[in-house]
Amino acid sequence: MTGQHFLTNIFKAKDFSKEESELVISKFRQVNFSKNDYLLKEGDTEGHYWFVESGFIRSYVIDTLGNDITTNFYAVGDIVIDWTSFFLRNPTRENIQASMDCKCWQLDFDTFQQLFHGIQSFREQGRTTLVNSYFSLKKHSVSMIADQAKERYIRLVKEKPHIIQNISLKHIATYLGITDTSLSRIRKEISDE
Amino acid sequence: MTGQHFLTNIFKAKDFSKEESELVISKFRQVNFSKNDYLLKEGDTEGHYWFVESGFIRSYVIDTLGNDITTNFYAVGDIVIDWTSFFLRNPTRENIQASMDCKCWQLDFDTFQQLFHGIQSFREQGRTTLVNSYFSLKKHSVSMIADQAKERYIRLVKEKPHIIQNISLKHIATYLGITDTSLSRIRKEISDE
DNA sequence: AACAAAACTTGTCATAGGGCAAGAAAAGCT
DNA sequence: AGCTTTTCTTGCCCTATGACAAGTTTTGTT
Repeated sequence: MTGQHFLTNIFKAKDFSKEESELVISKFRQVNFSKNDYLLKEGDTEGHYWFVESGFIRSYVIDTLGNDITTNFYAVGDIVIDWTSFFLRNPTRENIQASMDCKCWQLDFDTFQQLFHGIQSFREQGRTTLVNSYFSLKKHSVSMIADQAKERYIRLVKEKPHIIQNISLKHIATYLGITDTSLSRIRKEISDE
Repeated sequence: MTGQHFLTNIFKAKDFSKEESELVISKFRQVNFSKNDYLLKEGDTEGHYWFVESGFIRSYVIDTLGNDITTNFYAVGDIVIDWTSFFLRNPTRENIQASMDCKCWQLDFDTFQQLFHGIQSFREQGRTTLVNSYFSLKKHSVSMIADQAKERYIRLVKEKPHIIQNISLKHIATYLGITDTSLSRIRKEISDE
């Protein structure tokens, strides 16, 4: 199984002709990251994005008090991108870091632009992917207001169990908007039930 | 000053040729909403979006406990759109309601698609607009975790003072992730300072 | 194995914000 | 103007979560 095979799962025959799919895939370059490597650091302007073939990745921001707040997790098949920095050509506020060794497929901005303007199915998919990210973020954001921390944790465990395996309690906690101490107590409560 | 003049502020000479701009603008239809009219209701699939020429609009979702939670505000010059419902052709969870009488310019999905695939500057702008929405949402979401309610309120007042004029305390409170009672107390604290 | 470092748990106490209810003030209606 | 409804404020008490610190367990390193 070559790397090319992996990307055919992303640019599927359902949406892309064989020629389109091959053209798109030929533009990607394989990049490997070791545990704790940064794909992107605060202050950089993002010039690439990646699809994750294997591994696990976390993004975070540093808030005004210097706290590390997890903003997202990326697993196999996910696109890893700072939408804002990539498209607006801005320095980012995010840090994106490999939580374990990762194999990724990288595309740069200029090539993205060519494909985006040249291939209708590519831009339809790009738009859909962005809208899906928007949707996840909104769900998370509303959940932050509407739900108790315990519910948020239970849902996370149910919906993304691989996170619990790969990420430290502290980083999961900030994603849920609570401290590691509270999350530890929530876990205990659940196991006591 | 005709309505067309308003949209020339959106599709500017900077990014659009005269022909492109005129073509795009010609596809919009003026629609007026009265106070409390719904532009979109939970369960609908969004077939349009709008630009606000005058008025003020609020969007909200109903959470699992039946609480109304404000998700966004839209003012003059803003685009009013449920990105997810519009692009994924899904029934929405959002309600979008005029907070006062509004004059808007409407574009439907099929026309949008034609322009998006036909005009490069239109799709660049569309993408940028979506990315900007994503950025705002992310900022709001991180602020929810990192900042105290009082700070969030103070920043809202500073950055979007027109909201305070147009929206009831209760609806501002849910946007900030607190109850109307708490917001009332925060206001008092601030005025006591 | 032995040590160091990181991750996690637990205790004590503090606090931001919630729930509920009663008034006060403002806005809408006839 | 007078009445009704909605919005906003305030009081009382409560709960979820935070802050800090001391342990404990796990993981990583030599």
